[in-house]
This record gives sequence, structure tokens and C-alpha cells, in this order.
Amino acid sequence: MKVTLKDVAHATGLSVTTVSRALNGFDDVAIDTREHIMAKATQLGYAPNLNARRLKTQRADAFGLIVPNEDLRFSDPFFADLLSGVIDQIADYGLELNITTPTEKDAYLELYLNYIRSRRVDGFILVRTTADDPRIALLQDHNFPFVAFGRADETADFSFVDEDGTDGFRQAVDHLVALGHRRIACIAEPRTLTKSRQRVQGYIDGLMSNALPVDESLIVEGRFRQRSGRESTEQLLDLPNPPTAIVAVNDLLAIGAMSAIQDRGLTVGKDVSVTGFDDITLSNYVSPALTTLHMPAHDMGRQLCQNLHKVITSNGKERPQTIVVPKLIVRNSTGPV
Amino acid sequence: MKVTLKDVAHATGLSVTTVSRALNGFDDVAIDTREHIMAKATQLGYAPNLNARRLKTQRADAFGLIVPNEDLRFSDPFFADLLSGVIDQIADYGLELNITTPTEKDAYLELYLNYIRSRRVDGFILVRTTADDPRIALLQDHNFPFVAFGRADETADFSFVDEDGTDGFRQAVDHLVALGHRRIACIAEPRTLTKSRQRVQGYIDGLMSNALPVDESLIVEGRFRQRSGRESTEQLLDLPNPPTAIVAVNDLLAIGAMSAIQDRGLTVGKDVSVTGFDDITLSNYVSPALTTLHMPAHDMGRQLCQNLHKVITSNGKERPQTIVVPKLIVRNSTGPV
DNA sequence: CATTGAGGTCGAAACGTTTCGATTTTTCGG
DNA sequence: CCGAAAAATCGAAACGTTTCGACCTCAATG
Repeated sequence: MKVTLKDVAHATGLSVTTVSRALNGFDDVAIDTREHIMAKATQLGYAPNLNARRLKTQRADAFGLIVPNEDLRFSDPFFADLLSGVIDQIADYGLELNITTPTEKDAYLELYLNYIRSRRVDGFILVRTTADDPRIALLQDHNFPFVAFGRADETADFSFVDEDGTDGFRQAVDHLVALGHRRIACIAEPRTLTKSRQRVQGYIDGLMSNALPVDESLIVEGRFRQRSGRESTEQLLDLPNPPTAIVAVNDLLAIGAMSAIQDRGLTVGKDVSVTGFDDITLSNYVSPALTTLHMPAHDMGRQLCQNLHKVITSNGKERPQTIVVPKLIVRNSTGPV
Repeated sequence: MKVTLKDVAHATGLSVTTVSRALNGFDDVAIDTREHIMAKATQLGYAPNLNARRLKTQRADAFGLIVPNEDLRFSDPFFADLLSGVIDQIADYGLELNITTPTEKDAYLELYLNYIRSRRVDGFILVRTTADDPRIALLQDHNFPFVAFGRADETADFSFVDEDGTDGFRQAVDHLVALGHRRIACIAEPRTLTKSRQRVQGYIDGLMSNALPVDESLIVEGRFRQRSGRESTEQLLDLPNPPTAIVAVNDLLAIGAMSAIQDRGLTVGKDVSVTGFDDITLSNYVSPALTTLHMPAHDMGRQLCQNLHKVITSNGKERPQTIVVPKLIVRNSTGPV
């Protein structure tokens, strides 16, 4: 049933060595022997047994992606698009993507350790990096290739793909200030997440550069996605002096905020302006369409792979760092006061 | 650096065989030898080289998932949740998930063939099944384990997880008719997709069982997601005698429809009622909240794995088939005429 | 005391590649 | 037409497991 190198060797009357070298494109095989071998191989339906190859070459030809199970994960469309880019690029490289998640009993870090030791992957793609991420320390200790989605801090000397969230939020605040807004609130995720922290920083920078006061009561942090967006907004609208604009750290929070505003009979873009972050497909299809910061999620996914690939092929000498600056897309959820 | 069985054998003064059997829980090693070996193994940080094991055992301990690249894929939140369930269950089994996608030059089927031959996975999870799906024929030909998400037809004798979309859409139509609607339109995806076909069938059944005429001009098919929802709806509202209700084959289409309705200054749930399908998280957070059919996406993902697992462990003798009946969730996007 | 059998342990082969070094064949200048 | 260099091919070892059958030890049995 299964066709091996030996079978092809028999069928062609050549040695296993020669067949192997021919199929792998070495130049010390005569041109017509190569062709003969190739023809026979496809005729027999030969495909190399990857486990044997991996054992011998000590490479897995695979990247690993361990998704945290503590949060909503894929329910974030941005992450979904990012993943889609990762998969496309990996397929282009002819590699595999190995996705897993810690089970309850697994210690998180143990799982990484096990993956390293059992040689299942050549490198990791790290998502949802936090400040002082222990995974990064672990991987660096073991000198194991990886690329992070998001910096842990500003002095990172490893490869990553990140966004300039701070710049993005400054753009959003500038846009709202230009429209005449003075009381601008911010809906954030927990600040342990690098991503959220950077964006909030941009919010604060934006206010300050426009000479506006920073009012801590206008910054609310929620754990969940749409739900938080709605609840946080209700909380903000209940303030004695409610904001006229809300910047949310991602589109889902923004959409939750919009629904809370509309449920009170207010009009988004008129009574209260709202901005998001990520520019997920949906943000163009809610009503009113959402003003947001565009991030090329799919491309960033590809970039992650490219960077990791470079780290591995350069044997750790290169550690490419990519920073993407978001672009403000003005739609109808923001308007003059 | 890397620790092998031989290292553990040396460290304990035992043979490789014994160490292997001890770590794999065979009962022919003395209880204290086993403990000694286990202790030493963890002390040294031993983890089996999976590539060697796989070569020897001829099992990959991995499932494969090849996502089509021709459509939007992950931008469907339902699919994202499904995938999340798949990953959780696979992790519980201690297996791997191998995700890939055809590159442009790859013939779609060739990729499956290559995966089978190179022994990278023990079975496939098939998504986006179509009527007369060639992948199913291929896998059956090769006697290779798989589970399909969606039946190809009604006489399937392979393992699958599917929904009763027909029943679901009947529920939606009944609900709308009870509210007094008589002109009900349907926004579908291409009918080559089993999923869409079943749902449209439910729409037709529902009309007929309520003694309503089936008007072909009220059934529109679009290729894309939110965009199609919007465009199809505009087309419907332009009809000389427009519908008072729209059933969409998924939530994203429904949300697109809602935005088209609202853009014309009409009120969803009052002037035009809208229903969706899937009950993605978001549908509860748009305004008005969407009436839809709930599908347990995450659980269905787990079920896919469980079924595939059963197919493999039973050596193809068992081929579990699972059908999930959706549940109507009434929210505010539907109301009396 | 000799025999049996169970309980432990082990050596060696095999899984299907890749690759080093050696060997055979061809080419070609002198 | 010789001999050396270049081209083409090959044998065998190795990667790290699992597993079959053999082996050894020792207690129990007749």
C-alpha cells in the first residue's frame, strides 16, 4: 500500500541513495536518471514519510501556536484574520502549523517545555503577550526560536510584530477634538495586556497634547468583549457629567458601546461619538458604520511567519521587528458635538 | 542537550527497553524500578521524541484540518467558535491539530492525497462540505478516516456533525407568520453549499406548511457575507411589493441586511423584521438585538473530534452521526407587521 | 532436588529517511 | 590508448523510538 523510497529504488533499479538525492534536487544525479526517477515516483504515488524525514533531519518543519484558553480567543475577529494570515504564509513556505491549547491540568509553561523537548515544532508564535511574559523568558533560556505578537516592553531584543497603538489612539483623540469634543472617555481591557496598555497611553497622550485634563473616572476597564462595551458605556452615561465621545480599545467593545447608547434612545455620531480599533470587517456593516483604526490583520499574520522564518533560517542571528502604524478610517459613528 | 531514552537508561543503569516500557506504563516492570525510572526521567527533563515514536508506531497522533482558501474563512465567527471547540477537544485527547490551506498552485485534492501519503495525520476534519464533495469520495477510496462538518447528502454512510437547518428555518418562518407576516424574503448563500441549501429548503417548507406562496423573486443568493446581506436587501426593498420580513441564512448576512434597512430610515423589527442563523455572540450586541437560531458552535467542534476519534479507534467500524437541532432565540429584530 | 513458571529485564531489529565516504563509471587531455 | 579528474552511483550508519522473543532469577510445586 504505502510507497517508500525503497520501492521507488526497486522499480527503477537504482539505489535508495540516488533516488533520495534525485527527489531532493541534488545536482550529482544525471539528468535523465533524475527524470526517470521522478516519473516513476509520481507514477507509484510516492510521498516521503515525514516522520522519518523529521527524525533524521532533526527539523519539524512546523511552527507552533499555543492559544491561551483563559479568554475568548477566536471570538475576536481580529485574531481570526491574523490566524488566517499565519496559515496562508505557512502554507506558502510548505510548513505545518500546529495549534494547541493547555488543558486544565497542564501548567501553561510546561506545555511549551514539552513541545520544545519533544521536538514537534521549530519555533513558536506567541500571542497575547503580557508585560514580563514568562514564556519569553523560558524560550530565551532555551534558546528556542519564536516571534511575539506584541512587544513585552520597549527594550525587547527578540523578534516581534506589533502595532503602534499609542499613535493610533492619539489619532482618534485628535480626530474627536477636532470635531469639538472635550469630554472623551476610554473603554479599555485589563492593562496587563500590552496591547491595551499602549492604546490607553495614546489616549492619555492625545488628551495632554490637546491640553485636556485626564479624568480617571472616564477610563473604564472591563474583562470581556461586547458585554464589557455595553456595561462600561452604561456606567459612563450614568455619570453626572457624561462624556460626548468614547474611544474603545477594539471594535467589539465599540459595537457594544454603540448598542448601549442606542438602547437609551440616543444617536451614535450625534449625541455620542464612538471610535473602535482594528477595523474588523463588521465595523463597516453596523449602523452607523464605525469610525475606527485600520489594522492589516491578515498581513500581520503573514509577517509573523516571515519573521519567525527568518529567525530560524538565520539561526537566531536575525531578529526582525515589525511595527505597524494604524490608519484612521472615518465613518459615521463620529460627528461634531 | 537533548535527553533520549538512552540517556535515561544510562543514568539508571537499566536497558532502553525497560525504560521505555516503564514510561509507557507496561505492567512487566517492577514497581520500584518504575518509580526510579520515572524520577530520573523527570529529573533529566526527558520527553519522548515524537518523530521517532511516530515513525515506529505508524501513527501521527494528529488530526488534519484543511481550510479552503477560496472564501472568507475565519471571518465567519461561527467557524471561529467551531474551531475553538475542535482545539479544546483535541488538547483533551492529547493529540495535535494540523491546520493548513492549499496554496495557489496546489490542487485541492492533491493536498489531501499528499497528507495521506506522507502520514502526517490520522484523520481529517472536513469543513464546508458541498453536494457531491470530491474529498469524501477520495477519502473513502483510500479508506482514510474522516468526519465531515455537514452531510453531503441524506444517504451519507460516513461520520458527520450537522445541523437540522431545515427545521431551524421552519421555526423562523413559523415565528414570522405568527407575527402576521405574509411576504417573507430569504437571503441565501450559493446553494452548492449543503448548509445553505438545507436552510432554504426549510424556508420553502415553512411557507408551504403555512399555505403561503413561494415567490422566487424573494429568494436572493449572494456570494459574500455582510456585503451580500446589504446588497441583497437593497435589491429586495426596491421590489414593487417589498417583503415585510427577511430570513437570512446566517447572522452576518442578517446584520448586513439590518444596516441596509436602517440606512433607508426604516426601523428593524417594526417596518421590516429580520432573522439570522447561528447566534454568534455579536448578534446579542447589535441594535436591535437579532432574533436568530442558536447553534452550539463550540460543542459542535468538540463533537467533530469525538466522532473522528471514534472512527479511528474503532478502525472504521463505527461512524457516528450527530445532528443538532437549532433553537429559536427571539430578540428585538422581529415584531408584528 | 529437579522442574516449572512467573516476574523482570534485556538485545536486537525495524520504522523510512538523509548523508558521509567510498566506489564505479565516464570523460577527456596528452 | 593511458591515466587522472570529474561525474554518477552506491552501501551503510544513524536519527530515537517500540516491540518481539529470549534470557535470567527465584520461588513454588511435586
